[in-house]
Amino acid sequence: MPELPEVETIRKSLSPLLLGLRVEKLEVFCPDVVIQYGDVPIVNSIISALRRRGKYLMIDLMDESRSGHVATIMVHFRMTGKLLYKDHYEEPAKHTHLRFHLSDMQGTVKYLDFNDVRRFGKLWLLPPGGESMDPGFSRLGPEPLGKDWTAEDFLAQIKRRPQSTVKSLLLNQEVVAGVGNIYCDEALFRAGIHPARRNGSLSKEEALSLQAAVREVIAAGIGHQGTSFSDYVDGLGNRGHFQLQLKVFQQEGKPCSVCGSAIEKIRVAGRGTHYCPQCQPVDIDKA
DNA sequence: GCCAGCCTGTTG
DNA sequence: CAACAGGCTGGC
Repeated sequence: MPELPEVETIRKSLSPLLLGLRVEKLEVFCPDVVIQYGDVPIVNSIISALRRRGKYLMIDLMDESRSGHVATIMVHFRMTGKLLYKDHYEEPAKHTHLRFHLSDMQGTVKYLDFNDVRRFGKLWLLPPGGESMDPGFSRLGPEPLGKDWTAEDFLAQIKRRPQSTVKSLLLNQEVVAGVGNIYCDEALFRAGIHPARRNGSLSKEEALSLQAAVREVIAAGIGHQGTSFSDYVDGLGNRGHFQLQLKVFQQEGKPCSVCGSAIEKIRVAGRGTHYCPQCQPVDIDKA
């Protein structure tokens, strides 16, 4: 489920609650969602930072003297993963695969549950710097809102894949990290580019407009605390609001906000793809 | 490159 | 009942 804006919202929602808490115990109900490299000191460590990279969330742990980084808990939510914070005891909900028992300075116990209906999500227990042990992480491209996602870089990535579609370009985490199906369709609409266009058919102006559109929709998604059209919630169970701003995603049959044409849904790169046939025409000469 | 497969739940 | 779902991997 969560794309970059949703993971960033989860990070922001959990940070103030988790920082400084000590890990007392780790309860694993479903071992196959956990990947551990070596003997990682999770228990008795203190949460020191929450970071995000692409669609991955990292929880850093320091030792009890609070002097050094000793481990990282890394999470990928895939389609239906959730991290949920509880400030009092509750029976683990259905599909809770793992629970961290945490405590504050007063010794009050808190819980952090990893829940995932479809069990596509993963949680790693890593030594410091161990994120790149996951091949998906190690291949991540630039952050869409970072300064190293330059025009030159994006144009070069486009040039490398002239025959592939722009839909698969934006969904490729090696090209730019964190874009998923929602923000991909929304960015293509904003740039006025048909999702099935070949990368090689894009003019330089179209490519730069698409890059700007990706930055816009990702920033807007973060600004609205993510998109909850079905079951996405942040670390406290709060829904996002960007579903109210969607122009094409999940809008099949509804009138385009720009031209009034009915939004269409097709399949591109194996994914449900929403677009406006008027605002995002197929370029017959170049497609 | 593509797309089946991984899972369970929901929807038409 | 079949089709589909916000993601990614691995096998052609």
